[in-house]
Amino acid sequence: MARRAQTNGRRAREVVTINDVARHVGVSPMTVSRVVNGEKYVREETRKAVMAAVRALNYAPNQAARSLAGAEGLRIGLLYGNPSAAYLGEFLLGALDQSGRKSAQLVLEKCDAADAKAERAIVRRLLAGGADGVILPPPLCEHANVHALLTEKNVPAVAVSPGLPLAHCACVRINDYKAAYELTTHLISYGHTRIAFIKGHPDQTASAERLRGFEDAMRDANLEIQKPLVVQGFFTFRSGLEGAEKLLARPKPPTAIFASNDDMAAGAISAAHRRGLDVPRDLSVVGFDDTPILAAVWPAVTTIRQPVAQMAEIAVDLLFRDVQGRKKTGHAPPPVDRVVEHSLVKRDSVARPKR
Amino acid sequence: MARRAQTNGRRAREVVTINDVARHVGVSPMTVSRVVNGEKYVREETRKAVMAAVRALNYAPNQAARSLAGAEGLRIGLLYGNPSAAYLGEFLLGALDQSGRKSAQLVLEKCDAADAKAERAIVRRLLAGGADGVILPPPLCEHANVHALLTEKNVPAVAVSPGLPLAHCACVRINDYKAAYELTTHLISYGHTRIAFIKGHPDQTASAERLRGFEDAMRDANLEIQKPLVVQGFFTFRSGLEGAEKLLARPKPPTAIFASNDDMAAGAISAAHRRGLDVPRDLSVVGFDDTPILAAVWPAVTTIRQPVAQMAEIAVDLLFRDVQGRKKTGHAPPPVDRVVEHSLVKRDSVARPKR
DNA sequence: GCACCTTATGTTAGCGCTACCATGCCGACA
DNA sequence: TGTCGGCATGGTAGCGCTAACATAAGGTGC
Repeated sequence: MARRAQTNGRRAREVVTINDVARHVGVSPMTVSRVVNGEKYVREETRKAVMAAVRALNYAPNQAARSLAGAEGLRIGLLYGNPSAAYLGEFLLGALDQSGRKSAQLVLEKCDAADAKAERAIVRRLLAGGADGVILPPPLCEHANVHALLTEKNVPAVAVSPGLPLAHCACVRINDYKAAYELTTHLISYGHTRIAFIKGHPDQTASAERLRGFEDAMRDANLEIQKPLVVQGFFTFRSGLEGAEKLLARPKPPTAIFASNDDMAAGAISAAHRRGLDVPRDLSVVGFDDTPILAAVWPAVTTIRQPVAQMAEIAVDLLFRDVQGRKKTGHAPPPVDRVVEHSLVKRDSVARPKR
Repeated sequence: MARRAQTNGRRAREVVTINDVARHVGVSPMTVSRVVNGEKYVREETRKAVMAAVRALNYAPNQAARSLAGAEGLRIGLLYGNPSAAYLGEFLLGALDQSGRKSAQLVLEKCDAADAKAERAIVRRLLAGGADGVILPPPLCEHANVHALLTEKNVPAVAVSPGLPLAHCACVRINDYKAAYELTTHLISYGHTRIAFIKGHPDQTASAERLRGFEDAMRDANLEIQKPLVVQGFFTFRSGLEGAEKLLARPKPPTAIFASNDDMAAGAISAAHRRGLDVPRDLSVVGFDDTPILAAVWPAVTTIRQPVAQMAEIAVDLLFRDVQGRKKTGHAPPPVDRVVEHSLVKRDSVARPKR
């Protein structure tokens, strides 16, 4: 941001301002502003002249001044709970990048409050901090408390990665159902018929969607889902490990395990190894999300990739649109449901069952 | 930022400004500004009163106004290579937080270029983007290329987590030597005598420091280091796995493995499990860094914790100081070497050797 | 011709903050 | 007693930009 003058005055005459351009063309700064911002009511001729000057002088609008003067310049609150640090890292990267481009400010706030009261206090603090909108990565994206307070305060929000679209709030997500369906089909195509499923955290709708995708894929392949082969998990390594242990201790253990996220897949593999089973020879395992946690697992795990960074960028965009919409129309625009493409990442944790 | 008024005027009186605080305390805005910016020439009493009001009103300085007015408003470049996403996540959190407090802008740039030329191009791009200083987390913190270009362009930089202080560049780090020494001593205190060591990436000085700490601790305990029990690794899961396999295949395998980072520790545990060994009953394993990757490993791994977020905050601070120093004195201040405290995190991967 | 739009531009007044200078106070030193 | 230098504070101006309100020049309709 503009190097300081070393002699006197406030700033070195180093940065071209809107006034320089105006003088150069012989119009008022206001006209230049209008041209730069693509407003109407400017003669084509004038527009061209200004544009030319802009290029000639290499003028670039000062973002700080712009946002101070009341345009643009959102302050975006990012309320994060305790997703894996890995997820958060990728998410932040995307969000930060896009905020930079849109010259928005990112304000972080951690929210791992247990009770509703503390949760509301944190949200309030974020808003007091001047956030114009809030982005909610999982698992906060579905906390009713948070949403209620946000709606009450009339603050736009974007939920990231809920299992299903929300009625009152924009969201970016992948199609968890479809992804789970594809992943299951992938297992089936390898000849697996006795496939177990470790469910995700019951509070997140994504869990249910993934289960639904699994069930439908099994049904469509005319495979029976054995009740005891569907166990509860909580998206943690430990719950995956315990769930898999339960599954593998059965008289007729599954030949493949579908874990609802990568952490649990890692747990399942660990459980298999503890029983002396080889993955994928004796047991196939798939995960979900493609988090970097998989770097600590051998063999490399087949999973569903969520484009987290891209989703963060989209979240920022959606928030922008929402805020601008409100500014123009005076009321909240209808919630957008943006579904992005996932992809199936085939790695080494799936093989044909031994029979 | 700042909600727009729906009635008239430019802006709603909704965001607390420096004037609100001033009025609340009964001083001039100037005094508030001084307090907020930690300048001198403010009575302690006044300072406290202002601080209290700031907290009470939940005042946060408007970054745009600040940088417009010509103050501060650094643009900090964060050049990241490919550390683990988990590390980056924690790091970003700290850096972002502190940048917010100091109202600096964080500009990210990825740099995983293989060759020197591409690397230089990326650095150049970052500088063209207007970065006033650069933060270099590992592994870039020690890339000679990057440093050379930065020095040449006279851009201040802060290296994070190099093994040793750099002659020409400020840095934040832990004492890798001491930490490794302590960790080794910890293993020895459990009765281990045949301890193996998996080295880190040869390009990073931290690797050598950790090895040195290990060696000295062994020597001070009058334990012999067997040459074949020290193997090369590259800070990756796979290299840890392969290294451990080599170690465990020996006629007289070690009772404990010191892996130079967590990824390799995870690999070592995986290798042990594949051989049917129980950790920690048959083999103790320790890691280094306390990255979230350990969440995907069972049992919980004893390791050295680096306060990554805190180190990021310090890095931002150091960069500030450097830039301000240059502004005042006109030349670069002597490089600071800031060593922060690590801690030994005892978990479940260490036990007494079976004998 | 006069009201009345539409288009194209200029003027004014800040946004919130801080650099810079001015002020008044104190004690110290001659 | 006067004056000087350090302290603690206030006043003023202005960073670069853009809402909001003028203003002015050309239509159009009756």
